Amino acid sequence: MAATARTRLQQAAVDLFGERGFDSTTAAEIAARAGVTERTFFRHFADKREVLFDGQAVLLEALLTGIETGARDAPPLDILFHAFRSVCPLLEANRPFSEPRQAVISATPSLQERELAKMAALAEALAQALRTRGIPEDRARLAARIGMAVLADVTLAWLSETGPSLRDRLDRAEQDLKALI
Amino acid sequence: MAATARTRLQQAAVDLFGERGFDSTTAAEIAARAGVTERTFFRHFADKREVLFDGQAVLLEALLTGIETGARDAPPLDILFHAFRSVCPLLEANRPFSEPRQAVISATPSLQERELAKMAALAEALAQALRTRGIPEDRARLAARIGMAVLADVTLAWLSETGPSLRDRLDRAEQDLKALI
DNA sequence: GTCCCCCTTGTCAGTGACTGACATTGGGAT
DNA sequence: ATCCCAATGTCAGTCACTGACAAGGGGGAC
Repeated sequence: MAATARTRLQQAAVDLFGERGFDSTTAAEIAARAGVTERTFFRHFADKREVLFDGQAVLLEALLTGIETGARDAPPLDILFHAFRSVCPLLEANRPFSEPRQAVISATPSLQERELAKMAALAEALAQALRTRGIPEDRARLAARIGMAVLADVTLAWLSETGPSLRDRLDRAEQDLKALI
Repeated sequence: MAATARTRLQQAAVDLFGERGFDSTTAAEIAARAGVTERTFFRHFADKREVLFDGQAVLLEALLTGIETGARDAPPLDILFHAFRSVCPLLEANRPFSEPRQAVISATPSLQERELAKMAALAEALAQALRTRGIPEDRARLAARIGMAVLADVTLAWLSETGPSLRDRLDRAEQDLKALI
């Protein structure tokens, strides 16, 4: 075993936030439960919120390869939806971790702020990937933002209600999107 | 004269943030320049960032009436773009204040986070307004998020570059959006 | 005019997030 | 055995933010 300090800190944080709430949990308490010092906590995570946002990198990588494997000259939104579908298994696998995490975030305004920021960064990376596939700058950014909005909407609904699978929800959202225009 | 303490605080904050940057300016310094106490600062604004986000209410009101005066059974995005166009004069009038404010925000990650949160709230309010006009829930939320993404994109470009008017940029964005699908 | 009331501000003490500087330690490479 | 470096501990300090209580001052009731 001997989980790394970083991992123990993440686990301790999720547990404590779930028990007492984010605001009523101090960084020192998290560190104590993980068996380290408060100072060590802040060496691993830039701030108290960041301890909950560490999976983004993996998701980003998966999305980028999903974009690369899309049809060569499809419209940008089709490329994005193809990428989204390609990461469904990853997201489904992470659900046991994502669900409690999302519960804490949904209950804490300052964490929602951070999540929005992370998604904006993700959208920016997606736009960059679209650009390298020949989509003009403005259109790439617009498509990326729309795509992220849809993905966020869909995954939030998927995590908070029981019902259709992530993939089915994505298909339906794509229909809705096309009907919008 | 005798501007209210709240107003003096806002002015002092914009000035100091512009001079030294957001992070190198303490709440106490802002209060001092405004001739009040740090405690008074935090009675007027929930936190240090909030002092820069006080115009949202006005914009929201304008957008809501813009939505109400739209064509009765137009598609949701058309309703939104009509509302966006209706607030162009307001935004153009506020430009002298918005421009330095936006410069500070663009230079400060934590302020960008707050701005994203404000926009998300605005999008939620827009979605609600669309719902009361008979648009089904899912579609209303999706349209509102897309609309806000476009509005944000357009106003940011308009504030940071010289070039087309806000209204012209909106028209062009609407074209791009329709071309996307 | 006087009294009363409420709204705004000041004062003070305290908590907790976060940082910089410096000391310690415990393997891993040589 | 020695050197080294990476992670951690220790300590002191700054600053955002809060609760409790006191003080002032203008406006209405009488």
